[in-house]
Amino acid sequence: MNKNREKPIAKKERPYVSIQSLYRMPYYLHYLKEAKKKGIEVIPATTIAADLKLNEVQVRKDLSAICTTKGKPKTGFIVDELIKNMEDFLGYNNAKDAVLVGAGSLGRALLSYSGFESYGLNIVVAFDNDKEKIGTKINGKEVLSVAEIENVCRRLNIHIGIITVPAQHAQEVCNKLIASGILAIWNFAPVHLSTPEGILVRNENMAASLAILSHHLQEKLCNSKKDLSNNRKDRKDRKDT
Amino acid sequence: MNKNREKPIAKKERPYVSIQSLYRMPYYLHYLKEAKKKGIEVIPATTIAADLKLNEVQVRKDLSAICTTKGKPKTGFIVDELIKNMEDFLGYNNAKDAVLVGAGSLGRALLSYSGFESYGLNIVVAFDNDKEKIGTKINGKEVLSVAEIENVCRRLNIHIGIITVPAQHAQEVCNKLIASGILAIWNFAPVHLSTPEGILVRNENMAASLAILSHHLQEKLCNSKKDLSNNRKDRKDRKDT
DNA sequence: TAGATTGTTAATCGATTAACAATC
DNA sequence: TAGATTGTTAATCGATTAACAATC
Repeated sequence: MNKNREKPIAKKERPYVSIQSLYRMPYYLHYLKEAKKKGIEVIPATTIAADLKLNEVQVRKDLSAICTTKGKPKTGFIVDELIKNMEDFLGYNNAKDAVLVGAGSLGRALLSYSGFESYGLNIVVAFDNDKEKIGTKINGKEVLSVAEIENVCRRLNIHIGIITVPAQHAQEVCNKLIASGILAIWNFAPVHLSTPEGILVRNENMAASLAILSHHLQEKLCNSKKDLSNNRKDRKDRKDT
Repeated sequence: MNKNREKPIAKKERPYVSIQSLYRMPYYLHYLKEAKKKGIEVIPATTIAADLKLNEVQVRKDLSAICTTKGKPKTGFIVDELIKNMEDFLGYNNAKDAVLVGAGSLGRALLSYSGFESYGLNIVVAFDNDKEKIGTKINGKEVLSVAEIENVCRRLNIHIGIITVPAQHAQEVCNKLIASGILAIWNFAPVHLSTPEGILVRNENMAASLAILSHHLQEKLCNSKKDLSNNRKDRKDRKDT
């Protein structure tokens, strides 16, 4: 590899990966694991693209962003390598501890959900300010007073916070979490959170998703009614990712 | 309004609203309802933008897309009007019935979650193929055999399906739902679903959201380690929506 | 009136997709 | 070798943002 002489130390800079690309990663990962199960050892990006209904250039770009070894023309990528690289990239290999604030209906639901572990997320403890709830356990996880947030987060060195409180308390809780050393927030409250730079907020807004479904349905039903009485004009519908 | 003479019948065509814009609607709606509670009757788009940390042109565009009456320069929009228009647009006013398939951990969680009603979603019944579960009730909702899907959906005229089965069964369930007249699918399984045109699939991929959080945290913690030993180069972090 | 706010047209930005040379 | 597949550069597309005239 004489060509590389000019920049000998320049270790491959990790390229910027957009949120959209990041969002696609778990789909690749799942797909690859399935492929592995079937005994497939090498796979071309073109096949992945076809199966996942994605553009093939996009897949190649996504893969090349996280893959330490290059794909081989004519054959493709090594499945095991890809899985390993992707898990490293996503940080699934070092399990992440998290706290959850708001042990209401949705909070309980998430605490009871057993699916997070396989992605390396471990909800350690929950907080609430309802005296009835404090001291109880949900799915084996203690519910503590919100007054304990900073204390616990600092002591256990936790950096992920999940917010499932009602909208009107979300910002306040958010501030408290940030003051406790939380760096990434998974916000289920249907409000915008103001945060200082460097804190990532991922909004999981059920209301917003529902709005998208609901709106589509409304259009759909309304149009079909029109179609019945009127002439039908074909309209391409767009699916989102 | 003589200017309008040229196209007299052309009723205001409902403009195309992007998924992103649609996603912002519930944030506006919540904000507006809060404003109303405080007794605010008229509000300028600029204020909304500032509070929600959005670009003001974006807000004006979003509002003008759904609002039947124009905003008034110098004063703004009528809060009540906006709320009404938005609820109509999102279809919150005519409650939507839905079925849920997969009464596992996540499915139970959603069935028990009481927050959907306020957005007009009503999960009527659940399906599973586990004999242990069939016949039981979760939060007052019956669990039926998956064999009943078509039967029930047709009879109750239901058009929204929620998929909370394990990834490997998601496509199969999806096909079944579509065959039963479902038009909009809320997919919680971490896989891509292939659907015919005209069916909307909204993916709520917890794994993918988690990946985004997880990756950010990894970068963050890794960088801060570097910063300690190394010189610190400021890096602007980007928040997602 | 002056100035805040509106709606719209044009510029910018970022992500996706197309085109294509390089490689096994 | 021929052809499938790769990685990359350029073109396209859509959404966001800036600029600005119109309005109350």
